[in-house]
Amino acid sequence: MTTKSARVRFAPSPTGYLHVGGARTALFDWLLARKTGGQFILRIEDTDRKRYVPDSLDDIEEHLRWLGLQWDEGPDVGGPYGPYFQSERLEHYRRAAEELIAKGWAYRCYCTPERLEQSRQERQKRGEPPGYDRRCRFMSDEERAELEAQGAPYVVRLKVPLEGETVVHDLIRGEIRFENKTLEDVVLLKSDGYPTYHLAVVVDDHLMQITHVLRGDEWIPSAPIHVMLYEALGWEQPQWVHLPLILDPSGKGKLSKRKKKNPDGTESETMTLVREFREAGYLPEAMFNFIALLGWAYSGDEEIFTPEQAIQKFDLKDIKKSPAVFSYEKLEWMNGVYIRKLSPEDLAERIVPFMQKAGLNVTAEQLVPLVPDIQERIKTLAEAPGMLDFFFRDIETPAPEALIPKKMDAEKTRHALEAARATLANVEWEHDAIETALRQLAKDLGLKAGQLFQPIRIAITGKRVAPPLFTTIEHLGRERVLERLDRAIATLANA
RNA sequence: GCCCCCAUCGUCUAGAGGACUAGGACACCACCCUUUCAAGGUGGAGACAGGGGUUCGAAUCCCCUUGGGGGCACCA
Repeated sequence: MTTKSARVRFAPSPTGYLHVGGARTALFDWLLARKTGGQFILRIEDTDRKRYVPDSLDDIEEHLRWLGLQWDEGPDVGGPYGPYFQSERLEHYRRAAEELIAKGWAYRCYCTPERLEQSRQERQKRGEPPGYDRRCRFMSDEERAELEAQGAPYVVRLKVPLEGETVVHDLIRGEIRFENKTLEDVVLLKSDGYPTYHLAVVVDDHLMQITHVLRGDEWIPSAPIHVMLYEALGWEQPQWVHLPLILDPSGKGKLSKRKKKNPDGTESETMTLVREFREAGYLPEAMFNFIALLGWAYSGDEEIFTPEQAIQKFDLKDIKKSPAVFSYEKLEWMNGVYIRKLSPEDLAERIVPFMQKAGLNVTAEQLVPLVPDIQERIKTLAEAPGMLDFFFRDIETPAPEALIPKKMDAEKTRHALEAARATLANVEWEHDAIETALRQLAKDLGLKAGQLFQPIRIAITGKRVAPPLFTTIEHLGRERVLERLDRAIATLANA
């Protein structure tokens, strides 16, 4: 199914930051190109001057690269089919529009936005479909000549046949049929001379020799328009591949930025931008793996894979038809899997920025010995500072209640900590020696391990939940351990 | 309203007419391990939306119903 080399493009518009839906499309494009030895092209669809967001292009490029999706042609890298910004290709669209008019496949429409809006409302009131009423399509020659002579502003609209049907051959859905009478005379060229998506995408995909158009399912309704344009212009169609939608975790509706109610009644925003996942401490390799599984699977039981393995296995026929719910829980699990795979050095380096953001000025070298203890405890990099902060800044002396374990009182706890302090003051400062000494101490005191260890843990880390005790003691160093124990003992004495 | 798409555990999926007592993963529950929390191990609960066909035989093919979703801009 995917043997010949494919030329595919990811064509975002610079109106917002890269979101997971776009990333998924780009990822599939990239996989197909790599799989077939073809090209992955980045094309910027900047034809809406009103919605332009200046730094969105940087964000899109940065995060495509973050995911490892380098393009072969496009901004920065150039290529033989440029320019890759649609705003620099207006001449192509204008020419295509002229050709369509000449062939009787399009016409100039002089209707003002106001009239369109008014007509829309009237039709709605009458219970008719809300589309354009085709006034200018059936305008008299005299009227048309007059408006033309006046130099009235116009748009170019497609002259959709009033009868018959148009068939879209979708690679994963088969034939999709549309009755032409249900289709609209869409705008092809806006009055400012810029093309709409419909015209631009067809012209550029043809000129850039795109072989496969991968895009979201939400484009299916306009696919017949594009098919018509290919036919009208006498061009060969690309393969149409409409990807299943990505649904919100609720399963209702497209994944999009919106407020979500938490079980506890608070509201939080759904994460949808790739940059947000990055900032939340997700690894690019985990994101790649997870996003690849959004609407694609090659096997029922292999779901952790490298980009190379994905390329090897990728086949358009394995793309699902049904929409996929975005599961944050599964992503989190998968991120944990990838975190556990990292070497301590690698993990340490990736954690550094998160430590700094938390106000902890540390180096990767300092982190390396500490990282193995939290590696299987964190699911995102952003959780690291909360587990390691006590190594790098002083802690508040815990409250007495926090220090006292179940079935013990302040007095007993204090005695235990004093004994521990005495033991730790003299023990050889090495993990196994510390463990042996403290275990023996618990036995001597007639305490269960937890009854001794938990107060020590809280005294030296300030946390109820912390990394394993003996390595923590070792890495914290004798001086700080004794000092923190002293403070805890003092607090208990005053309780 | 009109057009279009989709339908296996809560979620992602395996399944391409007989190998299905419907397999795996996340999440969930229990137990084990254990200094907390994790990680890991073992086990458990949990699905073919409904109805008609086709066929010796249907989760798999066809039709209808239902349900869910998407689209109807001088936005992409």
